[in-house]
Amino acid sequence: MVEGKLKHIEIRHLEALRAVVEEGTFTDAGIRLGYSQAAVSQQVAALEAALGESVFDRPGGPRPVVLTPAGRLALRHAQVVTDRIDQLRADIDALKAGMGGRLACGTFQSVSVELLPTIVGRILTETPDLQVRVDEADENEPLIASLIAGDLDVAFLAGPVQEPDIEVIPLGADPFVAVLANDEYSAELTSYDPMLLNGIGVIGENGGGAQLLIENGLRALGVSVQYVFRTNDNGAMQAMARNGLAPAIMPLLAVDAHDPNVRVLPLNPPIPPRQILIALPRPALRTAAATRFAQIAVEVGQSRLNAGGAIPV
Amino acid sequence: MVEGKLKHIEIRHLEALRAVVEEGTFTDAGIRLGYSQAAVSQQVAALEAALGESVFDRPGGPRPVVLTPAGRLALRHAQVVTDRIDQLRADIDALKAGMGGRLACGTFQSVSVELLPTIVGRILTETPDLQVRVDEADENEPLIASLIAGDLDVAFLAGPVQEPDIEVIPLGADPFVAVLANDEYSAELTSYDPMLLNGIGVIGENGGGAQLLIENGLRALGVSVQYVFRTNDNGAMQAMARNGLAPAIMPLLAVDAHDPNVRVLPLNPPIPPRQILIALPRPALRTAAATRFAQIAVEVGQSRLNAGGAIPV
DNA sequence: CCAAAGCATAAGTAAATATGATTACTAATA
DNA sequence: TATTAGTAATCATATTTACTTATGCTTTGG
Repeated sequence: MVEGKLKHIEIRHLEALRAVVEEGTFTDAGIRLGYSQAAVSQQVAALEAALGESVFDRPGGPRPVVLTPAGRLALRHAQVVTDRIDQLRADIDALKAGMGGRLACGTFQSVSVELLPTIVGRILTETPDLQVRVDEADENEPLIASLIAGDLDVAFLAGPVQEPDIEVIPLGADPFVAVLANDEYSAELTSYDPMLLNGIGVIGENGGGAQLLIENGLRALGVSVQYVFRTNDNGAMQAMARNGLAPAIMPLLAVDAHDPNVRVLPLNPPIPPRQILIALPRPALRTAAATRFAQIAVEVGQSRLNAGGAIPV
Repeated sequence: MVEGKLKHIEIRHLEALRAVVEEGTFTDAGIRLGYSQAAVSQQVAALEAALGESVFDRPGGPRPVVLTPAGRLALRHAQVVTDRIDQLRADIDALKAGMGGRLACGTFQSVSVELLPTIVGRILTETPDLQVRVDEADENEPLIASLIAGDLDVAFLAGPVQEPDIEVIPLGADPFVAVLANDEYSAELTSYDPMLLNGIGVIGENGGGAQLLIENGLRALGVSVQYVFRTNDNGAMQAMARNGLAPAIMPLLAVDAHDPNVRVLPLNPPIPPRQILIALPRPALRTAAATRFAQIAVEVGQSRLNAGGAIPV
């Protein structure tokens, strides 16, 4: 910690030092800074008191003041400090204008596959200087905590969420679908009855955020859930289904739709879908970029998600 | 120039920012800094007013305060600035202790050959961290001006010098000698009578600092000075003498005594020698290293120069 | 020896600051 | 629901700080 009188140094004092050096006299420095000569004299005296050393030798009379060795040291640091303060203001101005800066985004895997690249691509087109960082998590809780702590600027959540310290905006519903190997059997189907899972088992998540929703939804339909394989890696789940081990019940957004070897079927009767939310921190913590990100997310969500199934929070 | 309210930012304000971030609450930050909670609150408020942006989100109640985006920016710069101030104090302390730092030394050529390496070697042994810089000049005036302006910390001068704004210490006399080719003729001599120069001419300086002293000294003895060759390069003068072009009249310190092909002879009768001086700037501008340099210079001068001829200034 | 240039200092006033007490707000708890 | 504890903001006041003007001191140059 900076100690003693050094704490009372102000940017003005360092600027006075610079001004006197550059102008050559206290009087001219005062004119440049908008102070009286006496004020500059007192400011430099305050700086000297803080440092415990004179920064100028004042030969007296019309002879010019000269930096002491200590003054040369102080000048070097003063230039760095005043430059930093200038840069700080420039950064703040850029922040106010909404340009550049950081955007730390929290997600979970099924969002990362489909929605996120679209949204990030659009916001980077609008604001190329933005530094986008994406953090992935399996659960809502760490994302919410990071939003509150200011470590994230925006986050996707799986609803419903009840948390007063953040603002939560529903994007729409992400329905659960059945993923089957693309064979003669599945080719006949246009939807999948979850009751068929009884006896053959299912591929599912292992404690991930959607697991409970799926299990509860299936049980409500009378399905006795028997896991044949469990993983939290969406790619692995899909690979297992592709090889005919068993159907996988997954959120639609988590499915790689470009895989020709699987057949993706809606559930009929359906189970309650997962709600996709976008969350922002308290207004004071919001960046312009994060707000814009949320706007874009809502737009993209309306075109890609079943907004009809949204549950207001 | 830093403008507006930013000028009124103090180191304390930036430290308050850091302390609140690190301690988590205004109250604890106040305890750490030795202020009341209210003081920290006002200091942070002052910083926010200067920046025009809040740096903390205060959710209210027992919930922790959180840095805003603007606060994160400010924190980054605040760390740099407070670190710089710490470093400044460390530099000032080192200066007070006399360690390290800069030593800018002004010289002229004949000193550089012999005296300077000895002195620099000794002071670097004592203070290895010292950054020694040597500036050479032909005349006293620019050296004196640089001392007054603080551009030099110490300088050799050729006396006498009358200048109230610097302190001048005599080191001793540097006698003028005759440099002849080492041949059968010169081998017979143990001294050189300047009258012998009449008719054969002389090798001398071309407007250098010693030229006038030599000319006046020779003329006072009744020698009519006829230059055969003139240069300000001591090596070139000695080379010409070595080849027998004519004798060179040089300051003893400027002669390379290791040259076996020349013979260096005292003048008899002698001419008034040049006084070697060491000069320091006004006390406020003096570094510990410069003062020590002058001490060493006096010691070395006593062993290498004819101190008896010194003229007090 | 006087005028000019330059910085320091003193006095007065205005502004900023610290403190302690109080208020307001929130979360947790009874 | 009321209470308690923890937190920051606010208020009033005394103190400190900072700026301005005026004055004095020192040195240079005519």
